Amino acid sequence: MNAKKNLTIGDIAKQAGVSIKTVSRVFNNAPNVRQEKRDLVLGVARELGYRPNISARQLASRRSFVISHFHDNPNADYLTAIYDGMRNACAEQGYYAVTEKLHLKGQSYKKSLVDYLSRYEVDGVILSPPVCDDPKVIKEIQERGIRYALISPGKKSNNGINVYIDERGAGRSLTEFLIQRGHKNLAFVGGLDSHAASREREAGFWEAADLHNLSSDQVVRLEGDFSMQSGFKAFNLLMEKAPNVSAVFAANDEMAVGIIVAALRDGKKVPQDLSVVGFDDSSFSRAMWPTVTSLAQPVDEMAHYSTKKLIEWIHAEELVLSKREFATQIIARESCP
Amino acid sequence: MNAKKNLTIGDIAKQAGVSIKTVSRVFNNAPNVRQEKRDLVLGVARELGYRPNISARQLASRRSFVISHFHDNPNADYLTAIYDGMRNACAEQGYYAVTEKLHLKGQSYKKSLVDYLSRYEVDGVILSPPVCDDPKVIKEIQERGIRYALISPGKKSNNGINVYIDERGAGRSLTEFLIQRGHKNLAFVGGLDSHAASREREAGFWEAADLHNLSSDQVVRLEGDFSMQSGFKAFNLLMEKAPNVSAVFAANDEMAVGIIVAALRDGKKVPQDLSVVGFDDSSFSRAMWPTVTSLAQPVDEMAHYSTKKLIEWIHAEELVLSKREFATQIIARESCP
DNA sequence: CTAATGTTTGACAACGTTGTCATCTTAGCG
DNA sequence: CGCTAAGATGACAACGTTGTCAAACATTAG
Repeated sequence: MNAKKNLTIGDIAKQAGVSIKTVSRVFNNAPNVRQEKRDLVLGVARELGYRPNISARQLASRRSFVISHFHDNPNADYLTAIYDGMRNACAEQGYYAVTEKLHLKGQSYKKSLVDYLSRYEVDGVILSPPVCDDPKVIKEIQERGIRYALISPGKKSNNGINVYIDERGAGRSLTEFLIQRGHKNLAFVGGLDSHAASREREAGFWEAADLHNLSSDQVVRLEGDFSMQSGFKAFNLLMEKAPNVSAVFAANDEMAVGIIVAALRDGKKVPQDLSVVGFDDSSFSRAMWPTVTSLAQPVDEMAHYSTKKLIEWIHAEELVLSKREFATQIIARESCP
Repeated sequence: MNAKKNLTIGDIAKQAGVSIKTVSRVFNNAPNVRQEKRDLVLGVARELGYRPNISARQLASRRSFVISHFHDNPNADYLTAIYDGMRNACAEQGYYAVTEKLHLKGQSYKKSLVDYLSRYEVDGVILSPPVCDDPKVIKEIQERGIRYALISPGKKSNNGINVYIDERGAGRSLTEFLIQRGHKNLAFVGGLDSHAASREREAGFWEAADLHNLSSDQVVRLEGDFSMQSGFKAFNLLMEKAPNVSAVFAANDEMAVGIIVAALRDGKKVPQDLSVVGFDDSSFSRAMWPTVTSLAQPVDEMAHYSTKKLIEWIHAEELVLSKREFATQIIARESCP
């Protein structure tokens, strides 16, 4: 079907007048190759448009060069950001990034995980919330001796690679952002309790309330599940229970949007009558009208860093311990300028 | 790192008392293997937990077993549905599904496409809107002799595999859905003109208007770009230009949601004061309050079918011509019950 | 019963890399 | 200047499949 002859490492070797092993070394950034030969090989390869054959490389080295991201998160923005970061880090090292949804709720998740791991023989795994919060998943991966990195607010993992933001601190500072703008009656709308992040964000909220001496009748907590619809419901409940609240902190942007829509429907002006802030800086927060003030995490960067460290770990035969906290940023938009 | 010995085709062959080639045949569903041997081999393989090594298979057969979906569509629901359909079809045949975003707008799309194609050496490609509308992309793929399938409203492609819905007919019937409910003053909010689908949907709208003798002052067209925000704007313009309109047809769900939010803000009740219908049955339409009536396409099924046909084509050495239209369905929800 | 024609099976050489280990250079040191 | 150790290079055998082609075995027609 495709008549084009495949270029092999042998063609490059012949053309450059070196052995195939040297070419191999160059393409693997292996040590012990004189710089001048390295340049020569690279030059010839570029000229001829050579690309190493992935399958042969995998077969011979018994590695897959695949880093897989497991998640169970419906937020497409979040996933895309992680994927982008991973992919860039992978591309730099000749690895491949793959992303796979795990359905934690179903009982079949274990089967699909095991199936996946034995099928693709991944070299490394990136875990993000809420998958990283599930000890069963981690155990399964550890048992296979597969190296992994956590993008996780937990920071409790005692070894390995872990990147995170200070969820609690972020919750605190977003709450203080509201307080500084003169709001004295606040509401927090929580997400799913299975997300450690949501719990931490809430803890930060209460810390800020304490710190600024808000009394218990000035702050109210409402249930949510990260969905837009739960935002609607939370708003309705809010009007019933605490109509004097002037600012709401939603644990994610989708709920923030739900709250705003419900508020608009009731004739309230946002932000004049009610200020709303969200979390994650998702496309929702930018698409909505009014646009939504939100706390942004550098997801892309976190994914890039953790992937890079993970690849380092794969190459180094001993454990690379690496933790790093990333800074967050409040993006002030119309819903709470 | 991982001490577990790898099972090979040879182990199975020895255990079953046949040659490795026979085992290979069994795992490739190749003809000319006696049923009893087939069962025997399969039994032994299952017992030992054997899985063919992907890399070796790829290397030896010079195929990648990868089907790649190229898109440039921000709609995560749509992408997920396509991916699910693809993956199922692929899994049935031992193929791998991969999805890759192409940034059509940037000038670098060609580089990334070429890069991707030469890197992964995909066996087949699935193209969906708007990528399938771009002749340059198709040309690039054709030139490499890579087989592809279009999920495209175009139906103009004269050869190869093409699945689609009757976008125009769908636009017509969704419009008639409104007319049947007594609406006499209608608005259509268009999406990006670069999407052939949007143009077709609109054509259907006008056909229905004609068919039911709506005069030109009873129907109005507004610009949009598929974003929620453009829905807001369209609503504002609508109130200015044609406040008597009682039903709006938005070319996608996101704009429909935008319109509804704007309507709620202005104190209008949906659907009492204004009915709204969208297109695509995305998660937006279900998450919104009120929930949004929308036209659903069987995206999952279309992806499954086209992938299946594509794999058939890859195996058959001659051209498999396959076109198929899929039925759509109007999902009546609260915004126009 | 024989020849002719499938159908089933297997031996063995690819496929394009990397791992291992031996050999050849080079640099450093007394 | 000779010796040693470290660095650079290459030859060749894996890696686990599939492709090719020939051999063995069935089946059918005459």
